[in-house]
Amino acid sequence: MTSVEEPARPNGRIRDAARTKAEILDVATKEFARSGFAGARVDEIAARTRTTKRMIYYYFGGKEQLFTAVLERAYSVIRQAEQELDVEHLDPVAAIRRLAEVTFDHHERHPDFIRLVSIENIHEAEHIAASEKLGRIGSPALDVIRRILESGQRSGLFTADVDAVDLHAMISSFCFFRVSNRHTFGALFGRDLVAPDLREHYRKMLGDMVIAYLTADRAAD
Amino acid sequence: MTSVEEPARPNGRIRDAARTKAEILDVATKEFARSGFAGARVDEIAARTRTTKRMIYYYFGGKEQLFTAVLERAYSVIRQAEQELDVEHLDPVAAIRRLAEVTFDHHERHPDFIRLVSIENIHEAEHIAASEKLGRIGSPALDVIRRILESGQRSGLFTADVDAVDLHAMISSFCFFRVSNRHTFGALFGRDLVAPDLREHYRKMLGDMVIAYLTADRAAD
DNA sequence: TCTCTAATGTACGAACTAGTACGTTAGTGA
DNA sequence: TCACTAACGTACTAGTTCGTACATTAGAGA
Repeated sequence: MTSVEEPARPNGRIRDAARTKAEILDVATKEFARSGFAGARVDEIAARTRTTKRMIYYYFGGKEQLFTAVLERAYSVIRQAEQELDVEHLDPVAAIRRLAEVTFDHHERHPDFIRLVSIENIHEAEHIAASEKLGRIGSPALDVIRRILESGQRSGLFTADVDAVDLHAMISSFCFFRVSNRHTFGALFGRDLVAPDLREHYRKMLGDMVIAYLTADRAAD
Repeated sequence: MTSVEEPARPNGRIRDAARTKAEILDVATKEFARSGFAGARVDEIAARTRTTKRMIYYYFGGKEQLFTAVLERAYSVIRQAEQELDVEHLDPVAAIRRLAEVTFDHHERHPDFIRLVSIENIHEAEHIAASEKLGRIGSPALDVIRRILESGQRSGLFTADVDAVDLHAMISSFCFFRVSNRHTFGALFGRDLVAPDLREHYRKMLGDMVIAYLTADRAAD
């Protein structure tokens, strides 16, 4: 998330459209993630900014479009991370494990993103649906998974009946749930899924699970 | 969810505290699930009821407590279902698979519950924390898992290093994500995880995954 | 140096929203 | 049948909250 932190010139206002816009997005991201769409207050977002509410409407048009812009930027970050994925030189098993770890790490490092996605799901993805940008950008991770999967299946290492989207769902669900449901799970079962000393445990567990699934002999059950 | 649907006596108001309360809870469940906590409108809830807003405050005290009551009832439903779980006569592999299926089915049948839990997580489980009822009722499912796991590990069928809470998290994460993130996942990857014709596929996939994980030879990777 | 516009600030309003003061009545128990 | 209370309805308010009309200015280009 491109943060904004230039020391403003001593006094008198400075004009910098890009900075103002980015600062609004930064603050809005935190506010929406904290309070949900309806719970977030436009006035509050403005107050935490060096500019005024007027600018939110000037640049984004309204609360709804602001949220869409926040989502767009949040998704662009994860796509960037996926694009930097470099696992194709590894053997299939190591590659999948690495991919799972990178996904795991990204979810852990971006709890605000998780919350935004949860919120967007409450709203049935209407902002994604309305967004030009978000509509037409398939996940780079998916292509990577597809290639690893093919390679693993060709060599007979992986069972044949697995599809890239499904595997992505499997990996994401664990990573996502661990962060998104941390609070209710913790309150009900007394275990903090995001506790630092359990991090390695769950990271390994995810990898073990995915590899076990991919290499299992389905006849065995 | 105990629905209310008695044909009101022709005209003249009827007094029935239990019915009124239950009706408010029914409507509030839908409203909160649809719009989130902040997005839900007390007036709207009242309007969809045969009674008035006054009664919401009379019986529940306020919006916050109403949401807590909604959550309490929603959780009681899943606990009931878990209590009816009868798998201990099966062998460990079949028992775990059955447990996974029951969890899968319950999530699918109660999307409103999933949404409420998502919403409660946005609010960092503050209502659960504040609730007497919800605090002290460990999941019956957890005990069942514990017993199956022990049995499976004793017989050498399952790998030893698995814990009941972790397994519950693994199963829940897949079931939960499939419903909770249905919309964003569908919008971004073009696959409806809850499409009826994929139901059996994902139900089997979950079972395969869990069993593969439990029976895998960890040295293999 | 002058002009013109993108960028910015202030002040306000209309609509909404949680919550309540006050009054009414059904129906139960004496 | 009478009194009393739990259950209910109406009308209102105080405070928010999104959005905008109007005024101003920094600074790029002529």
